[in-house]
Amino acid sequence: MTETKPKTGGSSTSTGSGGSLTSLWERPGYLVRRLHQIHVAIFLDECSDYATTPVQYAVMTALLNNPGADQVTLANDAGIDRTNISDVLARLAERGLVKREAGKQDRRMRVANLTQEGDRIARDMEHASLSAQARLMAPLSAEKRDQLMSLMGELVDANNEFSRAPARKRPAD
Amino acid sequence: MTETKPKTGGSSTSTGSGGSLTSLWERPGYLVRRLHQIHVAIFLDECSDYATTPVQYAVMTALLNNPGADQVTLANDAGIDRTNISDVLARLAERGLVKREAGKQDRRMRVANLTQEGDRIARDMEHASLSAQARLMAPLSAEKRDQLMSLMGELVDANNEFSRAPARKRPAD
DNA sequence: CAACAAATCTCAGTATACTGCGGACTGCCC
DNA sequence: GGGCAGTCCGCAGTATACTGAGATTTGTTG
Repeated sequence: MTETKPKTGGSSTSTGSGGSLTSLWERPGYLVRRLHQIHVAIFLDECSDYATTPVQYAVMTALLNNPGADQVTLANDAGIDRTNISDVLARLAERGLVKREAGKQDRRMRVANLTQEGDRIARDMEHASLSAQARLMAPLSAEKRDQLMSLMGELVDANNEFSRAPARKRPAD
Repeated sequence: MTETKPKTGGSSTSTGSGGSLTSLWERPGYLVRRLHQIHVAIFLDECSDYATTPVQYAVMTALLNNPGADQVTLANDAGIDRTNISDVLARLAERGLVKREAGKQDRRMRVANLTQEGDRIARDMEHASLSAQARLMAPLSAEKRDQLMSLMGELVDANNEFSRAPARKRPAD
């Protein structure tokens, strides 16, 4: 089992001038995509009691830290697209975890707040979220975990503006 | 500009026992999600001439290395969900980059091949793909890039089975 | 041959993520 | 006070990613 399938055994020379190009495992984008898939899978598993996705949890914790925020602010805080935040909040509202109302000063805005249940669930989920993090990083030593977090943080920080959801910059601590 | 918004300034104490929990920037899952967003944005930008997504490109290179593969094999090679590979191939086929036909021995299968144009585009895209990789990793020194690739590879390898698309293991070389 | 299990693929439904467009509202300038 | 640019939000459409159910084909077994 797990036999590593010798794909470069004899079938490779394929179509044209040597089929291979770079292996997927040497492409950062591939590793990032796979890591994201794995993270989501582990998170959903650990948080299955709450039927809540990583993005929904991110929005709920953003609301814990910034209640009554409008959607643009929430999108920046959580690193989520401006259109998508609207969908996410709608789903959370449908489940009774979030309340949305028109802004009092500026009626273009719709400000959001956690309901009592949303607040409770957001706090309850913390340990499940920590378990998911621990499971994701478990294969690495403590030292390597720190290295990885630092490298990813550096990269996200520096490339922030390339995505449509440029997330508020890392707090300066 | 980019004023780092002191969100923990005075508005925090929010609802219950201190609003903050862990900062998003300390959560590996958040960084992985953001890194994925950024990677996709950069890739789409660099490859805008080809109107081709990272996943579509991954499938095309998998087909370069393994022409005539069935969908399960392709899904494993490219680390893509079994349902999703079907959609991706359909879109590629619609654009005339891929041909699908029923398997000759086993008619449950649908084997895929790049068309001549698909082959050409897949090869043409290599340098754009390399530019995207370079841009994504540019903020890091060469040494840090190697570290990051190694750490991500280790993590994906070890956690492979947690996602629904467990990707063929890293080739042993 | 008929029944059954397994493999491959498809379809319906949901969630994230983005583009592009338009509507509603605000604040500013003339 | 009337336009006008800019902001906030929503809708339509597309792509990835997954769950769960079902259809088709294959191979095995009674």
